[in-house]
Amino acid sequence: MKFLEENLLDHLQRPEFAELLSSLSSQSFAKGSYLCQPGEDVNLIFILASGRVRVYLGYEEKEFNLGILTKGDIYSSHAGTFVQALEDTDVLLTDAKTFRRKMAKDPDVTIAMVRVLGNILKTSFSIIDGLVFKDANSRLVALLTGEARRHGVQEEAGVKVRIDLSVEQIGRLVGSSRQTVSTLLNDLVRAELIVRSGRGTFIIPDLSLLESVGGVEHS
Amino acid sequence: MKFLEENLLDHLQRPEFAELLSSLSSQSFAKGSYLCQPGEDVNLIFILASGRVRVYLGYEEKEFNLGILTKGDIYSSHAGTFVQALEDTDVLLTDAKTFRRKMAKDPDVTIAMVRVLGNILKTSFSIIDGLVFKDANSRLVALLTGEARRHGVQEEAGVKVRIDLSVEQIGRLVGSSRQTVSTLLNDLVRAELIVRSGRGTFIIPDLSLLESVGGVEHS
DNA sequence: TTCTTTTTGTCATCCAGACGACAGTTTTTG
DNA sequence: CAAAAACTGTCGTCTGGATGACAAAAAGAA
Repeated sequence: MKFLEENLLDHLQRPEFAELLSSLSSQSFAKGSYLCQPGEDVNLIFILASGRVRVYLGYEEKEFNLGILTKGDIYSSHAGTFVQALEDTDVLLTDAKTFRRKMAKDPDVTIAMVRVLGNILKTSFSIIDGLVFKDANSRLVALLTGEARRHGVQEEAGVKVRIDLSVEQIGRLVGSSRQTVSTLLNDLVRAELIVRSGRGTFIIPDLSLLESVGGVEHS
Repeated sequence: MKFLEENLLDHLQRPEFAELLSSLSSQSFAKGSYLCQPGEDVNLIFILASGRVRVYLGYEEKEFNLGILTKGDIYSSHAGTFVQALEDTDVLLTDAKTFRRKMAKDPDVTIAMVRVLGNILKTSFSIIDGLVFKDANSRLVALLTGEARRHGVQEEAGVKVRIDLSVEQIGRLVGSSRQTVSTLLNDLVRAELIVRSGRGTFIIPDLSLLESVGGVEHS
Protein backbone atom coordinates (compact mmCIF):
# COMPACT_ATOMS: atom_id res chain seq x y z
CA MET A 1 0.00 0.00 0.00
CA LYS A 2 2.97 2.21 0.58
CA PHE A 3 3.47 3.22 -2.98
CA LEU A 4 0.01 4.64 -3.14
CA GLU A 5 0.79 7.23 -0.57
CA GLU A 6 3.34 9.02 -2.63
CA ASN A 7 1.47 8.77 -5.79
CA LEU A 8 -1.96 10.12 -5.26
CA LEU A 9 -0.92 13.30 -6.96
CA ASP A 10 0.70 11.53 -9.88
CA HIS A 11 -2.26 9.27 -10.03
CA LEU A 12 -4.48 12.26 -10.49
CA GLN A 13 -2.33 13.49 -13.34
CA ARG A 14 -3.29 10.56 -15.49
CA PRO A 15 -5.41 11.32 -18.54
CA GLU A 16 -8.59 9.77 -17.25
CA PHE A 17 -8.60 12.33 -14.48
CA ALA A 18 -8.20 15.33 -16.71
CA GLU A 19 -11.78 16.36 -16.29
CA LEU A 20 -11.69 15.74 -12.60
CA LEU A 21 -8.52 17.70 -12.16
CA SER A 22 -10.12 20.64 -13.84
CA SER A 23 -12.73 20.72 -11.13
CA LEU A 24 -10.02 21.09 -8.54
CA SER A 25 -8.73 24.53 -7.88
CA SER A 26 -5.30 25.12 -6.58
CA GLN A 27 -4.39 27.41 -3.72
CA SER A 28 -1.29 28.31 -1.74
CA PHE A 29 -1.00 29.04 1.93
CA ALA A 30 1.88 30.77 3.59
CA LYS A 31 3.57 29.22 6.58
CA GLY A 32 1.53 29.88 9.66
CA SER A 33 -1.71 30.64 7.88
CA TYR A 34 -4.85 28.64 8.37
CA LEU A 35 -6.33 26.43 5.70
CA CYS A 36 -9.42 26.20 7.77
CA GLN A 37 -10.84 26.83 11.19
CA PRO A 38 -13.92 25.51 12.91
CA GLY A 39 -17.00 27.53 12.32
CA GLU A 40 -16.51 28.30 8.68
CA ASP A 41 -19.38 26.51 7.12
CA VAL A 42 -17.95 25.99 3.68
CA ASN A 43 -17.35 22.32 3.30
CA LEU A 44 -14.24 21.86 1.24
CA ILE A 45 -12.09 18.87 0.57
CA PHE A 46 -8.44 19.45 0.01
CA ILE A 47 -5.46 17.46 -1.13
CA LEU A 48 -1.97 18.46 -0.12
CA ALA A 49 0.25 18.98 -3.14
CA SER A 50 3.24 20.19 -1.18
CA GLY A 51 4.14 21.39 2.28
CA ARG A 52 3.02 20.26 5.70
CA VAL A 53 0.03 21.21 7.73
CA ARG A 54 -0.89 20.58 11.33
CA VAL A 55 -4.38 19.42 12.22
CA TYR A 56 -5.52 20.14 15.73
CA LEU A 57 -8.48 20.54 17.97
CA GLY A 58 -8.44 23.93 19.58
CA TYR A 59 -10.37 25.75 22.19
CA GLU A 60 -9.75 29.19 23.56
CA GLU A 61 -6.92 28.11 25.77
CA LYS A 62 -5.98 24.59 24.88
CA GLU A 63 -5.09 22.73 21.79
CA PHE A 64 -4.55 19.11 20.95
CA ASN A 65 -2.54 18.02 17.98
CA LEU A 66 -4.21 15.40 15.89
CA GLY A 67 -1.61 14.93 13.23
CA ILE A 68 0.42 16.35 10.46
CA LEU A 69 -0.59 16.03 6.86
CA THR A 70 1.89 15.86 4.05
CA LYS A 71 1.85 15.50 0.30
CA GLY A 72 -0.92 13.32 -0.97
CA ASP A 73 -3.06 13.50 2.14
CA ILE A 74 -6.71 14.36 1.85
CA TYR A 75 -8.72 16.15 4.48
CA SER A 76 -11.95 18.01 4.90
CA SER A 77 -12.56 21.46 6.29
CA HIS A 78 -15.76 20.22 7.78
CA ALA A 79 -14.39 18.28 10.68
CA GLY A 80 -14.37 21.08 13.21
CA THR A 81 -10.62 21.17 13.46
CA PHE A 82 -7.97 23.77 12.86
CA VAL A 83 -5.63 23.18 9.97
CA GLN A 84 -2.57 25.34 9.93
CA ALA A 85 0.30 25.43 7.45
CA LEU A 86 3.61 24.53 9.05
CA GLU A 87 5.41 25.66 5.94
CA ASP A 88 4.39 27.15 2.64
CA THR A 89 1.86 24.74 1.30
CA ASP A 90 -0.03 24.12 -1.91
CA VAL A 91 -3.34 22.37 -1.95
CA LEU A 92 -5.86 21.26 -4.49
CA LEU A 93 -9.35 21.83 -3.34
CA THR A 94 -12.90 21.20 -4.27
CA ASP A 95 -16.25 21.33 -2.60
CA ALA A 96 -17.63 18.27 -0.92
CA LYS A 97 -20.43 17.83 -3.40
CA THR A 98 -18.22 17.72 -6.44
CA PHE A 99 -15.79 15.56 -4.58
CA ARG A 100 -18.44 13.05 -3.73
CA ARG A 101 -19.71 12.99 -7.26
CA LYS A 102 -16.43 12.70 -9.05
CA MET A 103 -13.82 11.36 -6.73
CA ALA A 104 -15.34 9.33 -4.00
CA LYS A 105 -15.46 6.31 -6.25
CA ASP A 106 -11.77 6.32 -6.89
CA PRO A 107 -10.14 3.81 -4.59
CA ASP A 108 -6.82 5.61 -4.41
CA VAL A 109 -8.61 8.65 -3.16
CA THR A 110 -10.65 6.84 -0.57
CA ILE A 111 -7.67 4.82 0.56
CA ALA A 112 -5.83 8.04 1.22
CA MET A 113 -8.79 9.21 3.25
CA VAL A 114 -8.92 6.03 5.26
CA ARG A 115 -5.25 6.37 6.03
CA VAL A 116 -5.58 9.97 7.18
CA LEU A 117 -8.71 9.35 9.20
CA GLY A 118 -7.23 6.26 10.76
CA ASN A 119 -4.16 8.11 11.92
CA ILE A 120 -6.10 11.00 13.32
CA LEU A 121 -8.46 8.63 15.04
CA LYS A 122 -5.63 6.79 16.67
CA THR A 123 -4.19 10.04 17.93
CA SER A 124 -7.49 11.16 19.30
CA PHE A 125 -7.83 7.89 21.17
CA SER A 126 -4.56 8.51 22.86
CA ILE A 127 -5.59 12.05 23.69
CA ILE A 128 -8.69 10.72 25.39
CA ASP A 129 -6.61 8.17 27.17
CA GLY A 130 -4.26 10.88 28.37
CA LEU A 131 -7.02 13.14 29.57
CA VAL A 132 -8.85 10.46 31.45
CA PHE A 133 -6.00 8.52 32.86
CA LYS A 134 -2.84 10.47 33.05
CA ASP A 135 -2.12 13.43 35.22
CA ALA A 136 -0.54 16.61 33.96
CA ASN A 137 2.94 15.36 34.72
CA SER A 138 2.54 12.21 32.67
CA ARG A 139 1.19 14.15 29.74
CA LEU A 140 4.08 16.55 29.92
CA VAL A 141 6.58 13.73 30.07
CA ALA A 142 4.82 12.06 27.17
CA LEU A 143 5.19 15.21 25.13
CA LEU A 144 8.88 15.50 25.90
CA THR A 145 9.77 11.88 25.33
CA GLY A 146 7.61 11.68 22.23
CA GLU A 147 9.35 14.65 20.76
CA ALA A 148 12.72 13.28 21.80
CA ARG A 149 12.05 9.96 20.13
CA ARG A 150 10.96 11.65 16.96
CA HIS A 151 13.28 14.60 16.61
CA GLY A 152 15.84 14.28 19.36
CA VAL A 153 19.54 14.46 18.66
CA GLN A 154 21.95 12.27 20.57
CA GLU A 155 24.69 14.22 22.34
CA GLU A 156 27.25 13.36 24.97
CA ALA A 157 25.05 14.55 27.80
CA GLY A 158 21.93 12.87 26.50
CA VAL A 159 19.24 13.35 23.92
CA LYS A 160 18.70 16.96 22.97
CA VAL A 161 15.23 18.11 22.02
CA ARG A 162 14.28 21.45 20.64
CA ILE A 163 10.70 22.11 21.52
CA ASP A 164 10.96 25.82 20.94
CA LEU A 165 7.76 26.70 22.65
CA SER A 166 7.19 28.87 25.65
CA VAL A 167 6.08 27.20 28.83
CA GLU A 168 2.69 28.67 28.17
CA GLN A 169 2.42 26.98 24.80
CA ILE A 170 3.56 23.69 26.24
CA GLY A 171 0.83 24.09 28.79
CA ARG A 172 -1.73 24.38 26.05
CA LEU A 173 -0.45 21.29 24.33
CA VAL A 174 -0.74 19.11 27.38
CA GLY A 175 -4.07 20.58 28.38
CA SER A 176 -2.74 22.22 31.48
CA SER A 177 -1.81 25.66 32.75
CA ARG A 178 1.34 27.70 32.43
CA GLN A 179 2.01 27.68 36.14
CA THR A 180 1.54 23.97 36.56
CA VAL A 181 3.84 23.18 33.67
CA SER A 182 6.46 25.54 34.99
CA THR A 183 6.43 23.78 38.32
CA LEU A 184 6.44 20.30 36.84
CA LEU A 185 9.27 21.15 34.52
CA ASN A 186 11.37 22.36 37.41
CA ASP A 187 10.49 19.28 39.41
CA LEU A 188 11.87 17.22 36.54
CA VAL A 189 15.01 19.31 36.52
CA ARG A 190 15.44 18.86 40.25
CA ALA A 191 14.99 15.14 39.84
CA GLU A 192 17.73 15.37 37.19
CA LEU A 193 15.52 13.78 34.61
CA ILE A 194 15.93 16.70 32.27
CA VAL A 195 18.32 19.58 31.85
CA ARG A 196 17.27 22.87 30.37
CA SER A 197 19.71 24.31 27.94
CA GLY A 198 18.37 27.62 26.82
CA ARG A 199 14.77 28.47 26.15
CA GLY A 200 12.80 25.85 24.43
CA THR A 201 15.44 23.14 24.38
CA PHE A 202 15.97 20.30 26.77
CA ILE A 203 18.49 17.57 27.27
CA ILE A 204 17.32 14.22 28.50
CA PRO A 205 20.14 12.20 30.05
CA ASP A 206 18.17 8.99 30.25
CA LEU A 207 15.22 8.81 27.94
CA SER A 208 13.82 5.49 29.04
CA LEU A 209 14.11 6.48 32.66
CA LEU A 210 12.11 9.59 31.96
CA GLU A 211 9.56 7.56 30.07
CA SER A 212 9.13 5.21 32.97
CA VAL A 213 8.37 8.17 35.21
CA GLY A 214 5.51 9.22 32.97
CA GLY A 215 3.98 5.79 33.26
CA VAL A 216 0.38 5.08 33.87
CA GLU A 217 -1.04 7.07 36.69
CA HIS A 218 -3.35 4.52 38.07
CA SER A 219 -6.20 6.30 39.77
CA MET B 1 -24.31 8.26 -1.18
CA LYS B 2 -27.13 6.98 0.93
CA PHE B 3 -28.00 4.02 -1.20
CA LEU B 4 -24.52 2.68 -0.85
CA GLU B 5 -24.91 2.21 2.83
CA GLU B 6 -27.57 -0.38 2.60
CA ASN B 7 -26.08 -2.19 -0.27
CA LEU B 8 -22.57 -3.07 0.58
CA LEU B 9 -23.69 -6.56 1.36
CA ASP B 10 -25.70 -6.91 -1.81
CA HIS B 11 -22.86 -5.35 -3.64
CA LEU B 12 -20.59 -8.07 -2.40
CA GLN B 13 -23.01 -10.71 -3.63
CA ARG B 14 -22.40 -9.76 -7.21
CA PRO B 15 -20.65 -12.33 -9.37
CA GLU B 16 -17.38 -10.43 -9.68
CA PHE B 17 -16.96 -10.73 -5.92
CA ALA B 18 -17.49 -14.44 -5.77
CA GLU B 19 -13.86 -15.16 -5.21
CA LEU B 20 -13.53 -12.39 -2.73
CA LEU B 21 -16.55 -13.51 -0.80
CA SER B 22 -15.06 -16.93 -0.48
CA SER B 23 -12.16 -15.43 1.40
CA LEU B 24 -14.52 -14.01 3.95
CA SER B 25 -15.58 -16.24 6.73
CA SER B 26 -18.83 -15.76 8.49
CA GLN B 27 -19.34 -15.75 12.22
CA SER B 28 -22.14 -15.12 14.68
CA PHE B 29 -21.97 -13.39 18.01
CA ALA B 30 -24.58 -13.61 20.73
CA LYS B 31 -25.98 -10.49 22.28
CA GLY B 32 -23.56 -9.17 24.84
CA SER B 33 -20.53 -11.00 23.56
CA TYR B 34 -17.43 -9.27 22.35
CA LEU B 35 -16.35 -9.23 18.74
CA CYS B 36 -13.05 -7.88 19.89
CA GLN B 37 -11.23 -6.32 22.76
CA PRO B 38 -8.04 -4.33 22.94
CA GLY B 39 -4.96 -6.43 23.38
CA GLU B 40 -5.85 -9.26 21.07
CA ASP B 41 -3.25 -8.94 18.43
CA VAL B 42 -5.08 -10.62 15.60
CA ASN B 43 -5.87 -7.95 13.11
CA LEU B 44 -9.20 -8.73 11.57
CA ILE B 45 -11.51 -6.71 9.42
CA PHE B 46 -15.19 -7.36 9.76
CA ILE B 47 -18.34 -6.38 7.98
CA LEU B 48 -21.65 -6.41 9.77
CA ALA B 49 -24.17 -8.58 7.99
CA SER B 50 -26.88 -8.21 10.60
CA GLY B 51 -27.34 -6.97 14.12
CA ARG B 52 -25.87 -4.03 15.96
CA VAL B 53 -22.61 -3.63 17.79
CA ARG B 54 -21.32 -0.96 20.09
CA VAL B 55 -17.82 0.38 19.69
CA TYR B 56 -16.25 1.95 22.73
CA LEU B 57 -13.05 2.92 24.39
CA GLY B 58 -12.78 1.26 27.76
CA TYR B 59 -10.50 1.39 30.70
CA GLU B 60 -10.82 -0.41 33.97
CA GLU B 61 -13.41 1.91 35.32
CA LYS B 62 -14.60 4.16 32.55
CA GLU B 63 -15.89 3.71 29.08
CA PHE B 64 -16.69 6.04 26.25
CA ASN B 65 -19.04 5.12 23.48
CA LEU B 66 -17.70 5.81 20.05
CA GLY B 67 -20.61 4.64 18.00
CA ILE B 68 -22.90 1.88 16.95
CA LEU B 69 -22.31 -0.14 13.83
CA THR B 70 -25.10 -1.64 11.82
CA LYS B 71 -25.51 -3.68 8.69
CA GLY B 72 -22.97 -2.86 6.04
CA ASP B 73 -20.50 -1.16 8.33
CA ILE B 74 -16.87 -2.16 8.24
CA TYR B 75 -14.51 -2.03 11.15
CA SER B 76 -11.20 -3.34 12.28
CA SER B 77 -10.30 -5.22 15.42
CA HIS B 78 -6.99 -3.45 15.45
CA ALA B 79 -8.12 -0.08 16.66
CA GLY B 80 -7.73 -0.70 20.36
CA THR B 81 -11.43 -0.46 21.04
CA PHE B 82 -14.02 -2.78 22.48
CA VAL B 83 -16.68 -4.00 20.13
CA GLN B 84 -19.66 -5.62 21.78
CA ALA B 85 -22.76 -7.10 20.21
CA LEU B 86 -25.90 -5.28 21.28
CA GLU B 87 -28.01 -8.00 19.76
CA ASP B 88 -27.31 -11.27 17.99
CA THR B 89 -25.06 -10.30 15.18
CA ASP B 90 -23.58 -11.88 12.08
CA VAL B 91 -20.37 -10.66 10.58
CA LEU B 92 -18.19 -11.47 7.65
CA LEU B 93 -14.58 -11.36 8.52
CA THR B 94 -11.18 -11.58 7.02
CA ASP B 95 -7.67 -10.79 8.02
CA ALA B 96 -6.22 -7.41 7.28
CA LYS B 97 -3.74 -8.68 4.77
CA THR B 98 -6.28 -10.40 2.58
CA PHE B 99 -8.55 -7.45 2.97
CA ARG B 100 -5.93 -5.09 1.77
CA ARG B 101 -5.07 -7.25 -1.15
CA LYS B 102 -8.53 -7.99 -2.35
CA MET B 103 -10.92 -5.40 -1.10
CA ALA B 104 -9.15 -2.17 -0.41
CA LYS B 105 -9.41 -1.20 -4.03
CA ASP B 106 -13.16 -1.45 -4.10
CA PRO B 107 -14.61 2.02 -3.69
CA ASP B 108 -17.80 0.83 -2.05
CA VAL B 109 -15.77 -0.84 0.60
CA THR B 110 -13.52 2.10 1.26
CA ILE B 111 -16.42 4.50 1.22
CA ALA B 112 -18.04 2.43 3.94
CA MET B 113 -14.83 2.67 5.90
CA VAL B 114 -14.59 6.39 5.48
CA ARG B 115 -18.14 6.74 6.70
CA VAL B 116 -17.55 4.63 9.79
CA LEU B 117 -14.23 6.24 10.63
CA GLY B 118 -15.65 9.69 10.09
CA ASN B 119 -18.48 9.07 12.48
CA ILE B 120 -16.29 7.60 15.15
CA LEU B 121 -13.84 10.44 14.74
CA LYS B 122 -16.56 13.00 15.18
CA THR B 123 -17.72 11.28 18.33
CA SER B 124 -14.24 11.12 19.71
CA PHE B 125 -13.82 14.85 19.11
CA SER B 126 -16.87 15.53 21.15
CA ILE B 127 -15.63 13.24 23.88
CA ILE B 128 -12.42 15.23 24.04
CA ASP B 129 -14.41 18.40 24.05
CA GLY B 130 -16.52 17.11 26.90
CA LEU B 131 -13.57 16.00 28.95
CA VAL B 132 -11.66 19.22 28.53
CA PHE B 133 -14.43 21.71 28.71
CA LYS B 134 -17.49 20.42 30.37
CA ASP B 135 -17.92 19.48 33.97
CA ALA B 136 -19.45 16.26 35.15
CA ASN B 137 -22.90 17.79 35.29
CA SER B 138 -22.80 18.93 31.67
CA ARG B 139 -21.66 15.54 30.50
CA LEU B 140 -24.42 13.87 32.45
CA VAL B 141 -27.01 16.21 31.04
CA ALA B 142 -25.60 15.64 27.57
CA LEU B 143 -26.01 11.92 28.01
CA LEU B 144 -29.61 12.26 29.16
CA THR B 145 -30.71 14.72 26.52
CA GLY B 146 -28.85 12.89 23.79
CA GLU B 147 -30.59 9.69 24.70
CA ALA B 148 -33.89 11.49 24.98
CA ARG B 149 -33.57 13.00 21.53
CA ARG B 150 -32.67 9.67 20.04
CA HIS B 151 -34.89 7.22 21.84
CA GLY B 152 -37.20 9.26 24.01
CA VAL B 153 -40.94 8.73 23.99
CA GLN B 154 -43.25 11.71 24.32
CA GLU B 155 -45.72 11.37 27.18
CA GLU B 156 -48.08 13.76 28.93
CA ALA B 157 -45.56 14.55 31.63
CA GLY B 158 -42.66 14.95 29.26
CA VAL B 159 -40.19 12.89 27.31
CA LYS B 160 -39.58 9.51 28.79
CA VAL B 161 -36.17 7.92 28.44
CA ARG B 162 -35.19 4.44 29.39
CA ILE B 163 -31.52 4.41 30.12
CA ASP B 164 -31.66 1.18 32.02
CA LEU B 165 -28.29 1.49 33.57
CA SER B 166 -27.32 1.68 37.18
CA VAL B 167 -26.00 4.94 38.50
CA GLU B 168 -22.61 3.32 38.55
CA GLN B 169 -22.76 2.50 34.85
CA ILE B 170 -23.91 5.99 34.03
CA GLY B 171 -20.93 7.23 35.97
CA ARG B 172 -18.64 5.22 33.77
CA LEU B 173 -20.22 6.56 30.64
CA VAL B 174 -19.73 10.16 31.62
CA GLY B 175 -16.26 9.55 32.97
CA SER B 176 -17.23 10.28 36.52
CA SER B 177 -17.87 8.44 39.75
CA ARG B 178 -20.94 6.72 41.10
CA GLN B 179 -21.25 9.12 44.03
CA THR B 180 -20.93 12.23 41.96
CA VAL B 181 -23.51 11.08 39.46
CA SER B 182 -25.90 10.11 42.22
CA THR B 183 -25.64 13.57 43.69
CA LEU B 184 -25.94 15.36 40.36
CA LEU B 185 -28.94 13.29 39.39
CA ASN B 186 -30.69 14.22 42.58
CA ASP B 187 -29.79 17.84 42.10
CA LEU B 188 -31.52 17.67 38.73
CA VAL B 189 -34.55 16.09 40.35
CA ARG B 190 -34.67 18.80 42.99
CA ALA B 191 -34.43 21.43 40.27
CA GLU B 192 -37.37 19.65 38.65
CA LEU B 193 -35.48 19.21 35.44
CA ILE B 194 -35.97 15.48 35.52
CA VAL B 195 -38.27 13.02 37.24
CA ARG B 196 -37.18 9.52 38.07
CA SER B 197 -39.76 6.91 37.34
CA GLY B 198 -38.37 3.62 38.44
CA ARG B 199 -34.80 2.45 38.08
CA GLY B 200 -33.15 3.39 34.90
CA THR B 201 -35.93 5.50 33.44
CA PHE B 202 -36.35 9.22 33.56
CA ILE B 203 -38.94 11.72 32.48
CA ILE B 204 -37.82 15.05 31.20
CA PRO B 205 -40.59 17.66 31.41
CA ASP B 206 -38.75 20.25 29.34
CA LEU B 207 -36.03 18.87 27.17
CA SER B 208 -34.69 22.10 25.78
CA LEU B 209 -34.61 23.62 29.23
CA LEU B 210 -32.54 20.72 30.44
CA GLU B 211 -30.26 21.06 27.45
CA SER B 212 -29.67 24.70 28.17
CA VAL B 213 -28.58 23.79 31.68
CA GLY B 214 -25.90 21.53 30.32
CA GLY B 215 -24.49 24.33 28.26
CA VAL B 216 -20.87 25.21 27.94
CA GLU B 217 -19.13 25.35 31.23
CA HIS B 218 -16.77 28.13 30.50
CA SER B 219 -13.67 27.70 32.61
C1' DT C 1 23.36 50.91 28.65
C1' DT C 2 18.75 51.59 30.23
C1' DC C 3 14.00 51.02 29.72
C1' DT C 4 10.22 47.87 28.04
C1' DT C 5 8.12 43.77 27.12
C1' DT C 6 7.87 38.98 27.39
C1' DT C 7 8.79 34.74 30.00
C1' DT C 8 9.40 32.39 34.00
C1' DG C 9 9.19 30.61 39.06
C1' DT C 10 6.62 30.33 43.17
C1' DC C 11 3.04 31.09 46.57
C1' DA C 12 -1.43 31.22 48.59
C1' DT C 13 -6.08 30.24 47.61
C1' DC C 14 -9.85 27.79 45.88
C1' DC C 15 -12.81 24.22 43.75
C1' DA C 16 -14.46 20.06 41.23
C1' DG C 17 -14.66 15.80 41.90
C1' DA C 18 -12.59 11.24 43.61
C1' DC C 19 -12.86 8.13 47.30
C1' DG C 20 -14.15 5.66 51.61
C1' DA C 21 -17.70 4.90 54.74
C1' DC C 22 -22.09 3.73 56.01
C1' DA C 23 -27.02 3.76 56.33
C1' DG C 24 -31.14 3.12 53.78
C1' DT C 25 -33.55 0.96 49.85
C1' DT C 26 -34.62 -2.27 46.32
C1' DT C 27 -34.07 -6.64 44.13
C1' DT C 28 -32.92 -11.40 44.06
C1' DT C 29 -33.01 -15.88 45.62
C1' DG C 30 -33.36 -19.72 48.36
C1' DC D 1 -40.87 -14.33 53.61
C1' DA D 2 -36.43 -13.88 55.36
C1' DA D 3 -31.66 -13.41 54.30
C1' DA D 4 -28.34 -11.98 51.04
C1' DA D 5 -26.94 -9.18 47.39
C1' DA D 6 -27.07 -5.23 44.74
C1' DC D 7 -28.02 -0.47 44.33
C1' DT D 8 -28.50 4.37 46.01
C1' DG D 9 -27.99 8.76 48.80
C1' DT D 10 -25.12 11.55 51.51
C1' DC D 11 -21.13 12.88 54.41
C1' DG D 12 -16.53 14.15 55.33
C1' DT D 13 -12.06 14.18 53.67
C1' DC D 14 -8.45 14.78 50.43
C1' DT D 15 -5.98 16.05 46.19
C1' DG D 16 -4.79 17.67 41.49
C1' DG D 17 -4.60 21.38 39.38
C1' DA D 18 -6.66 26.14 38.01
C1' DT D 19 -6.11 30.83 38.95
C1' DG D 20 -4.36 35.39 40.53
C1' DA D 21 -0.52 37.84 42.21
C1' DC D 22 3.96 39.32 42.00
C1' DA D 23 8.83 39.20 41.82
C1' DA D 24 12.85 37.63 39.16
C1' DA D 25 14.99 36.76 34.78
C1' DA D 26 15.60 37.17 29.74
C1' DA D 27 15.11 39.23 25.53
C1' DG D 28 14.33 43.29 22.72
C1' DA D 29 14.39 48.03 21.67
C1' DA D 30 16.06 52.58 21.88
